[in-house]
Amino acid sequence: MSDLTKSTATKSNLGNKNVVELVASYPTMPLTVDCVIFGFDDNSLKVLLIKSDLPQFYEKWCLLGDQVHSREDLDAAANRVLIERTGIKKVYLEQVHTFSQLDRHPGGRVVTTVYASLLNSKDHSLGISENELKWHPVNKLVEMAFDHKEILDFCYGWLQKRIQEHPLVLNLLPEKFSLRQLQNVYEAILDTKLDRRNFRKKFASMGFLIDTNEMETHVTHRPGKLYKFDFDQYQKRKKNWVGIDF
Amino acid sequence: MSDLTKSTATKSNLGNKNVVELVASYPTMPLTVDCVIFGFDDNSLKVLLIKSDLPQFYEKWCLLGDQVHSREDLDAAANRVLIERTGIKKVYLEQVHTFSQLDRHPGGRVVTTVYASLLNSKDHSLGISENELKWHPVNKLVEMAFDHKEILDFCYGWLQKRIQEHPLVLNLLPEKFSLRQLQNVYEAILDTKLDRRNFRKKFASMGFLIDTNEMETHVTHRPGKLYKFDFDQYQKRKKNWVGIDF
DNA sequence: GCAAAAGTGTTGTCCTTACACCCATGC
DNA sequence: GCATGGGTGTAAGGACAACACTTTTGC
Repeated sequence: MSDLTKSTATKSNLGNKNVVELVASYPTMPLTVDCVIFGFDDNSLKVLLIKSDLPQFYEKWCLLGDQVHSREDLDAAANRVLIERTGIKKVYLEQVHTFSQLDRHPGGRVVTTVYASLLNSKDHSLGISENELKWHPVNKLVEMAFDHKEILDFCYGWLQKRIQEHPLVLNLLPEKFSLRQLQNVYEAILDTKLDRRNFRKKFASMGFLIDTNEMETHVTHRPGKLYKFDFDQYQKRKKNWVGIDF
Repeated sequence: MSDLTKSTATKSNLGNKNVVELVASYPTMPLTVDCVIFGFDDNSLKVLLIKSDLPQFYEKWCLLGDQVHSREDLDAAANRVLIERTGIKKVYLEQVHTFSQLDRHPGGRVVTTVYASLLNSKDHSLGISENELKWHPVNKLVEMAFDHKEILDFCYGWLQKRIQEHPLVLNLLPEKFSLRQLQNVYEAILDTKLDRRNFRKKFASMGFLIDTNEMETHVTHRPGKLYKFDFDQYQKRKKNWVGIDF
């Protein structure tokens, strides 16, 4: 109860203090962002990593991250990291979670906010190749620097759920894509097989696919039709989700 | 491109520096947690707020929040806030999002991580009543201190989605509850009417309701059966969500 | 006996699943 | 011509939506 009393007293007396002083009295700590960049290539889900700078994590891989500057919000920091580290601009980034365990960084307390993104690894050649920036198969990583394995697992779970309610996956594909490609992405991310006919029916019935009247070329089998995704229609008609189900 | 070069240089030369120095070189900033405590009373959804301390927000309501201490992770901070401000212990708290706009606090830059919780307002009498701690109808708030209205709206959206895939709602009810109470909660949160027979069928078929063989008492109509929720069964059988739908 | 909510079942529609054959291309 | 994946339809089962009457209690 003494804690409570103390806290109450502190709070009540602050009313007249300058609000800048109040904020200045708060403890501060370093904040970073980490980006979990998912890509798709060779029919499997990849994640973009670099080798850690730190001797503590020699030869270990880690996420793309950096400090958050003092006049920069988290979204801006995440975008900056992506540009600085990969040369990739203007991709969809989504905040996933903030990790704050006290001992997660060997250099002291660092809180990190994690963003995830999906992008077509073929569209974006990696402009910058410091620290061996590389795509890694998501399922084969066993150890990483910091708590980045835990973060990656968290984001992978997030991604599996997210792609089922949002057409995120289209960021992994070129503008024009075949239904086979689309299905491959879902199968890779969800780590499951889907029935081809039902998958096609599902997407056809959603009405978000625009037939480009073009076909695949140079494939060693019957070429498939190429489609575009109708983002405008999607924006207009996206689902109002009501359905209790757990 | 000069930015990139600079950044690359900075990074590369840090390999041998002490990692503690590295972290010490990061800019630091104050971090807070804010708790969006949802409650249910009088058949409507409430949120727990206090009057702001700050003259800038005189007579405005705000969320329960506090600084994050330097040796405390975010979950601990959120729980502490709840105990200090309300006396309520050991409730389910879930991290929702981190807000970081530069100008969200008039006293300077403050980043805040927001947690949400649901609890039965009748179970927890508010032990501490500083700053007019009060339950407010969620839908009637127009203005709040800081960016707290925006945060509340975000959390309300989060909640509407979350209760459809997770039996969170049971935190709002006493251990034994009637199906009418359960339905009222869903209707209040989703802001919609549900068919009574279908609702009951749905829950009956999920198999998570335990009939207590008790009935409501002192009601002015035919008394309903009281049920408990079978959390063990739920843990064992909860859904592996696969179903693309957007 | 009246008000208020509990309790209960059926039908039609839609969505999901499972499943097999012919077709177009590269080699 | 053969290997590879493209393209297609149907039937059965399950989930969901719509809908009305009788029952039990307090007053």
